[in-house]
Amino acid sequence: MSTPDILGVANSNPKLDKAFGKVLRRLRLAAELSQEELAHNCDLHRTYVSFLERGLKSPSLGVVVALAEELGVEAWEMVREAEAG
Amino acid sequence: MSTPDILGVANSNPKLDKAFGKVLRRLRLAAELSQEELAHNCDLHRTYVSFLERGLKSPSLGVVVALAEELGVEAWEMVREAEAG
DNA sequence: ATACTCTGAATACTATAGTCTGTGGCGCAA
DNA sequence: TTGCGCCACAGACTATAGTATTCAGAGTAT
Repeated sequence: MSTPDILGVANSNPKLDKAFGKVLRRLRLAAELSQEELAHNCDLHRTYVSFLERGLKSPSLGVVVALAEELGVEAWEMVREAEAG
Repeated sequence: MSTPDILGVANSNPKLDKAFGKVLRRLRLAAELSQEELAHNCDLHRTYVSFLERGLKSPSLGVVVALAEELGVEAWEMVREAEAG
């Protein structure tokens, strides 16, 4: 009894992260911003939005909201599109 | 040149986290689940959903999706409600 | 050629998300 | 009273989000 549950954090979701990355890149290009500009306007770092667009990191809720605001969309729209694939 | 940008991570958002916590608790109670049950079903830990409901931690995208799935709603709905306050 | 802008990518680092274990309080039912 | 389910909370831990720096390649220009 008591499922051993050997592992630590079991919550990566690469497919979701890649999908989010695609959405992010599309919206950023539509807004005609460079990664650097977007990052700076959101108090994020240049290389981090590169990571996000490539699906190598998973944004937390506050980051999604900050990005959405800067891109002129609602955060929940980005989430919905990422979920949709 | 080269904005010093003295700070480390500048992306906490306590209001958002508290709002998300309220949404989470409401949905969990509506689904008649205990924190323990919800956590287990999402591969999260007991104490962590307690943190989330109290707004003391900020979920990442994968966690939002996992919780939403278990609660029978869409992740983007949770985000929208959290943003709305 | 030379310089410039944007980005991918690697490494190392710091801050925080998320775990694990345990304590103690509250309500409720035997 | 005792026990049990549910939860707040704390402290120490591990995994990962997010920063900072650097190098290199493609595109565009001068």
